[in-house]
Amino acid sequence: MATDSSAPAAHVGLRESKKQETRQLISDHATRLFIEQGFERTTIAEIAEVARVAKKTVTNYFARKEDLALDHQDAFVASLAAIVTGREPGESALVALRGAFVAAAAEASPVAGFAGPAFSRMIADSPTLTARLRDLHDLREAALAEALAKATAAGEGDITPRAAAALFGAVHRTLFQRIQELTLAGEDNSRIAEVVTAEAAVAFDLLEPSLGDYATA
Amino acid sequence: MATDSSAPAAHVGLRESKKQETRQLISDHATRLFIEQGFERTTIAEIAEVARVAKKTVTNYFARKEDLALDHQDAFVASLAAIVTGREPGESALVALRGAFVAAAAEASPVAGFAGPAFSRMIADSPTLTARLRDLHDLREAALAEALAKATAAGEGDITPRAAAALFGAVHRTLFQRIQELTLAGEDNSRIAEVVTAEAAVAFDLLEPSLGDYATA
DNA sequence: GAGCAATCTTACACTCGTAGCAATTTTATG
DNA sequence: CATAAAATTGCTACGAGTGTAAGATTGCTC
Repeated sequence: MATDSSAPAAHVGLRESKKQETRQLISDHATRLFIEQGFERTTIAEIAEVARVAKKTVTNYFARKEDLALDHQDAFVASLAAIVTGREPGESALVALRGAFVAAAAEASPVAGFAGPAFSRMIADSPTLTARLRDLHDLREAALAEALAKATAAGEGDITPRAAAALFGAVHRTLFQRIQELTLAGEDNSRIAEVVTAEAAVAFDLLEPSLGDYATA
Repeated sequence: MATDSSAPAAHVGLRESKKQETRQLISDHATRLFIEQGFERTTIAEIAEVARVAKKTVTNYFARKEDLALDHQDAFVASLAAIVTGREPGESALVALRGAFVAAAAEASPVAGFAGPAFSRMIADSPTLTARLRDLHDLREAALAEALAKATAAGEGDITPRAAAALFGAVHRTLFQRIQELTLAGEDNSRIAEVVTAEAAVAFDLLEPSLGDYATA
């Protein structure tokens, strides 16, 4: 999602803009088919057909089939690390992460796990997508560990940042999964936000005595 | 791993024993080839060839290729839950899990992550196996959550057991990965045990103020 | 604006994992 | 020994993913 803002009004280029269009075209058709008939039951050949491009073009743009369904992967992976890096002076990592989650829940952010019933159903029904989501949670945790190591100036051999990242990551992942569950249960977003905000309070309170002061800016 | 003990000294059966042999034969050849040439570069057809069975027989015994490499999956998944379920009266979940990890490290248990350099290299070099290992960590956490829910008689809607399981699971997973890293770095098992025992102390101490009394039997 | 170079798209062929099915062989039992 | 049950096998097929080379499109330069 992070577009290059270093070239303000520069040459967009016909080739480049066509590439974007083609990519979007494929992605749109893919998402539609995935939601209509499920991820596993939709083939890449079928996507290529409705998008009227070669099958190879699809796999050129999207290395893995999962990439056709899951968007904004980079933003998701970087989210927790960014929250810690951008926290207010005097604010601890826990307070920043807690506040960010509550805010994300309030605005039903996809990064927190809000995806709508159809999309959530698609993910839940597909082992492949579920596994990929785990991957992303793991990458997110690794990025957070690095951010915490930098923020606390921890030594190379210190596992504290990794352990802390694992704990924070575990809480965020659990809450993410809860949002998915509640979405599949048919709750609407405001109700979900209400529930998970309360659950977030429980989970973060649990960590408070352990990590309340960790990585205070 | 749980064999049927309802037939004590009964007919082992030629058919049954041959099945075990065939399964072991395939598994042995597979493991050897995986370590020699890597997981991804070894095909199922090749394994079938050296084991002198049909390719279909291999896939009959092992539903996924990963199952040919990763053994004792059930034991791994059940390990943390079993520790909590079998803890001493008066012992908290944290104390039990902490003690079990230290003991596992001392005896270089595969369940904790000790696998030898060649095997660890095989896993690290294969995205497929790494992903599968994540799967198993996740299943293990889910089993632990259930054990904790039962142990604390938590209500259906209470996320505390899940959050706690996520935290304990995060610590065990982090230490597991550390053991893998140290193995790949060429350290011997006693040295690894020394290092991770110290790191376990840090990690579990971190959780102590939060979960020190949680799920005390 | 013509031509050349870079790059995107496409068709084709191929490997590999995985699944279904029917035939054949092997084991168990009456 | 005959018959049922189960394991093994060969065959076929599908889908994801990759390599390659030809064809089409865009960008750039003279």
